[in-house]
This record gives sequence, structure tokens and C-alpha cells, in this order.
Amino acid sequence: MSTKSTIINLADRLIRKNGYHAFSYADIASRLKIKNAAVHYHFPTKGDLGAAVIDKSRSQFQESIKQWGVDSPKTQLENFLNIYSSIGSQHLVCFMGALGPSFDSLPVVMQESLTKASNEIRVWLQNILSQGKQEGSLHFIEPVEERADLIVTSLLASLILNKVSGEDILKNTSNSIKKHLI
Amino acid sequence: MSTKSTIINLADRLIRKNGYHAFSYADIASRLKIKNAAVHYHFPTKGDLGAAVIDKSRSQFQESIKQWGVDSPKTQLENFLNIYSSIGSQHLVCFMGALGPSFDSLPVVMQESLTKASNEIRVWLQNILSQGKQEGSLHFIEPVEERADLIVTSLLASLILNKVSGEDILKNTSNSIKKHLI
DNA sequence: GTCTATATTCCGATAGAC
DNA sequence: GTCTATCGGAATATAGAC
Repeated sequence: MSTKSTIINLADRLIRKNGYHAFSYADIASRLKIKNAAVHYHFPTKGDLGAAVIDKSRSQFQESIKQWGVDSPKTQLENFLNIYSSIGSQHLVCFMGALGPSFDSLPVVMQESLTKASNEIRVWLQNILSQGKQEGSLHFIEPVEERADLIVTSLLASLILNKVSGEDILKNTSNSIKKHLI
Repeated sequence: MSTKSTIINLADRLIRKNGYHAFSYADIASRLKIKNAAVHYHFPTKGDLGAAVIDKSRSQFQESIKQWGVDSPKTQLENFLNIYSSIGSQHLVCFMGALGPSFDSLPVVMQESLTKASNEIRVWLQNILSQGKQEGSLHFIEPVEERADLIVTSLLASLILNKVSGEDILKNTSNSIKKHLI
């Protein structure tokens, strides 16, 4: 793997463990056994690196949902839930949960990519829910935007409370989500 | 108001706007027109200040639910929802949403207080839901822990996505929560 | 093209003045 | 008891070596 993508992966992990403002170029450099200024060659500013981390996650998500395209809405929803349980098992949060709370303090390039990401995820979930309702495999009474936001917010914060409480909050919320839809 | 409590309120606001690691003693000092080292007199370390911010919110919550004690479960739940809409209208997140994601990078005093806070909120909500179910005013099928966690996580992350998306996510999730319970 | 030596600013924290 | 002057170190970032 290239140095550049290694840096992105390290930054991604540090951001989702400690937060954007809690990691430094020195953290990355020491793990790569190079000088911190070498990281600046690949990413001139910290905002550039942060934006690359977001963009990588966005690309991965787009690739995932493309592959899921053949599956049923119910299966795609379970795939989506599995993303979060995978993150939770590593004692991390998702990039939206890591970066969203300090949105106002982030460089503009990161803010813009984050906003796009939130819309991409919410719109995709709305579509899956709509499809499932139409074919009769998923059930909900309220407007699809409301149910989609209920689900995505609950999953996002479950990873946060997993860290804080030390309990498996995500298991509880995932159960609740599934019981109401199916 | 005393300088000490003014500092706590300023720090609280800064944390919920930008995050714990994104604010400095200088931010507080400049707003108070004193030197940053003066803040160290009141709070020797940044962790002391952070813990005071959490403790203040915990006290406020305990006071609120004490006052709500006479209300019906349904009314208490609406009071709880109103806390979040009040925070959202100020374009802020709750302290749990601000601090939880970077839990691993926080001083131990803050971690311990945060963990207690998460349990206090979750247990209170579980009790309200149980009471409401028993008297027939609130309805849910899954175990009370699952529904309580669904609600609290959804509200927490709604404030985060409010910031990121620029839309009123909290309105959607609040509607969804109410429609399923009532 | 890739990385190192160096600069500059800002951080949290201490010692001591009033 | 309250605050100011100052420190040591870490942060991001630039200029230049190889």
C-alpha cells in the first residue's frame, strides 16, 4: 500500500478513536517512522487530510451500495446495520459521529464533504425503505424521511454510547429497529 | 454570577459548539478579558474544567426530573424531548454528543462522569417508559431497554446531523418517536 | 518526487506578584 | 484569594536538502 493511503487509513482510525482535533501529524509520523513534516508533503494541511478521510469513507459507501444493488431491501438494510456492528466491534465510531459534533470548528473542505455524505446516506436509506414498503417486506406508518432519520441517528449515536457506557447499546437499538420494520 | 460559574458556562458552550479539544483557556480568557492563566486558578487543569461542565449538566438534569416528578409519563417524555429541541435551536449538540465520540482521549475524571451521566439518563428514561406502559399511556412491544436506547440515541445524533445537514433532523425523529409511543 | 531541518504560533501549566 | 508574567513543549506549516 502507498504511503499516501497508509496515512489516510491511520488518520481515519485516529479520528474515529480520539477525534479530529485530538490527533496530530506527529501521531501519524511516529507510526510510519518518518518525520511529521513528511506527512505535509502528501497532505499540505490537516484539513486536506481530514477531507481525504471523509472522501474515502464516502467512496467505500458508494461502492458498497452499488454491490448491494441486487439484494432485497430487507437484506440491504441488514447489510447497512452490519457496517455499524463492524465499527462497534472495533470500539470506534463512524466518521459522521466522530466529526459531526465539532462541525463548526472544521475546515470548510471537510464541512462540505460531510454535508454531502450525510445526504448520500439519508437519501439511500429513504430509497431502501420506500422500496421495502412498496413490495411489502418493510413496514412503517410515518413518512419515509422520518423513519430513515430515526434509524440513521440511532445507529450513529449507538456507537458513541457504546464507548461511553461500556454496554452494547447498538445491540439494543438494532433489535428495536428490526422489530418495528419487519 | 461568579467568575467560576461564568467560566463553566463559557466552556460548556464552546465544548458543545466546537468540541473539547477545539477550545483553549485563551478562548475563555479573552471573552472574560482576563489572562488565560487566571482560568487555571479556578480550574487547575483542563480536565477539571471539563469535568465541571459535565457535572453541571448532570445536576441540571437531576433537578429537572425532580421537578417533573408530578407529571404524567407522557408529559415527562415531552419535557425530555423539549430539552433537545431547545439545544437544537441554539445550533448546539448535547454534552454527551459533544464529548462521547472522543471518549478515549478525555481525562479519566471526565470519562467517569460521562459514564455515570449516560447511565442516569438511560435509567430515568427506562423508568418513564415502564410507568407509561403500565398505566397504558405509552405503547411499545420490545424490552424497555431497547426502546429507551432507541429514543436517547436518536435524539443525541439528531442534534449532530442538524449541524451537518442544515436540515431539521430532530423534527423528523421526534415525530417518529412520538408516533410509535402514543 | 519524497522527505528532513527548521520556523512560528499556540497550547496547557507553573511560579510568583498583588 | 485572585490574577499576571512567563515557561516548556507540542501543534501546524514552510523552506530547502537529497
